[in-house]
Amino acid sequence: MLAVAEMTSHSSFPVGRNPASQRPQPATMQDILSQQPQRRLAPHEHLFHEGDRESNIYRIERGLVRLYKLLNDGRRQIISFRFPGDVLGSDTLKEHYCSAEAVTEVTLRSLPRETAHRRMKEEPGFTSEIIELLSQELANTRSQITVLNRRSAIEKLAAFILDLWRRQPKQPGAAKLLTLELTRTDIADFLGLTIETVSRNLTKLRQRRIINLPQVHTLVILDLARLEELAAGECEDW
Amino acid sequence: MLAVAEMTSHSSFPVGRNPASQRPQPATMQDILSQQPQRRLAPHEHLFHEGDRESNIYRIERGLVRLYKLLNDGRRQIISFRFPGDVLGSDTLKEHYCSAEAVTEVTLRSLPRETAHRRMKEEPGFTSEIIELLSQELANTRSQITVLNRRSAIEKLAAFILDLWRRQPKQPGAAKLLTLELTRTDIADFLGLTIETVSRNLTKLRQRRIINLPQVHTLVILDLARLEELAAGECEDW
DNA sequence: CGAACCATTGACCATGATCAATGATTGTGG
DNA sequence: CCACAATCATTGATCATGGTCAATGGTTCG
Repeated sequence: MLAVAEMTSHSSFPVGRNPASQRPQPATMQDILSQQPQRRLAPHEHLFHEGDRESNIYRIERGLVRLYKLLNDGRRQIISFRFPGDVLGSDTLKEHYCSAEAVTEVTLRSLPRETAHRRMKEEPGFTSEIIELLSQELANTRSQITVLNRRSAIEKLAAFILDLWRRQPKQPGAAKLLTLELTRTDIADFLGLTIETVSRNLTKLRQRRIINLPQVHTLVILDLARLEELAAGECEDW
Repeated sequence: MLAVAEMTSHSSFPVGRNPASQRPQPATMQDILSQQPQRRLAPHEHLFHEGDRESNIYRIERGLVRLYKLLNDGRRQIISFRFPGDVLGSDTLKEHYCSAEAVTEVTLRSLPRETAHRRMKEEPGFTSEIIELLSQELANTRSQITVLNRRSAIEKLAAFILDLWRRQPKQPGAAKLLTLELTRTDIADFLGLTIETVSRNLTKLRQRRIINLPQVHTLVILDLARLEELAAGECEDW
């Protein structure tokens, strides 16, 4: 529900080599990305900063990236978290609207926008991939407005946890286990809350047996149905 | 600042006929839209509903349109208001993400998406127009998150008034006069406030001589500088 | 091991929601 | 055209949610 290019799920693009021999012409953007060399970023390294003009299209292979914007008053609004498979930088504004920073160690591939533009003129399919990405991202961002603007702190948190869980690369065994690579500050800056409120409401969710927090950065979903109710704003009381 | 395709200002597209004799090939989307017949909508008529699959690209010629989404609890989140010159429906999702409804009497031109798709294959310029629109809209929507998520009611209102004023078709004489075609409920549903809070904070702005409200739907900006400070969140006190 | 950072919890306060009453504006039928 | 109804807007009183300030406890890393 929260902003991300969901359509770029693992299954929707070939991670391996492009089978160029079979159909050499219609290479997709995902194909081309897969041919690019990998690059590594340490935690806190930036892919780009707000206002930068140089730009690439990136696809995250491993790790976690946050997109954020610094406000006048010094606070930070995190726009979205990006997971493996997610593409970023597909918009064509003159300058980057926000900054992108590695949260964990990150592996990614990138494609200079110039190259992308050249390919767009040759391959219409390439173009529609970008339009799809942008459309999806727009819908996700609008949806985020609804959550952030209308829901209580505990509902925001419920929605956030659900979203993380759905997007997280699943460990097959531990079905409802979630490894939070994020700090409470990250969560707060995304949801527009303070760390105290995040902490208090995590405690509430724990007291109500909806989640458990065996360690600070490990979260277990105990009652998925109730979490979904909360996230959808369908809980009248408490 | 609040979400709209600003780039589609009046000056950026030819309202008259396309000068086809001079350059018959590279017709822009705006050119093609200008060749479409006009259609009229009465207040409260819908362009489309959330979930609709049929879709066109619309350009508003006159009047005001609101994009909104109904929430589970019956409340309404207005995603954005669209003014003359604004284009909507340029995304390519299977279904409409939200509903579009005429607020005032509206005149618009539309282009079936099928036609648009055909043209996109012939004209790369057409495509980049759409990508530009989407990119801009995405940036605006993200910016909206920041305002809605982090600002006090009075700051939200200040930002909203400024945005309306900047986008409104200017009446040359009355420089700082603003005709609110909207109800307080519209404003509240956009900013994520109640109508009472909107009303109270309009009164505050009036008491501080920042605006005046000679009639309920007429607003005059008295102190633009202070309004901008408020909107930017640069006012420490009050 | 200690320092820096992160997280939790508590007490208090401010902002905005809710409930309620009154005024203003708009629209409709006599 | 007026009267009445319906809708919309303003204002007040009260309350709840979440922010701020502060203290304590846990983690992590050099």
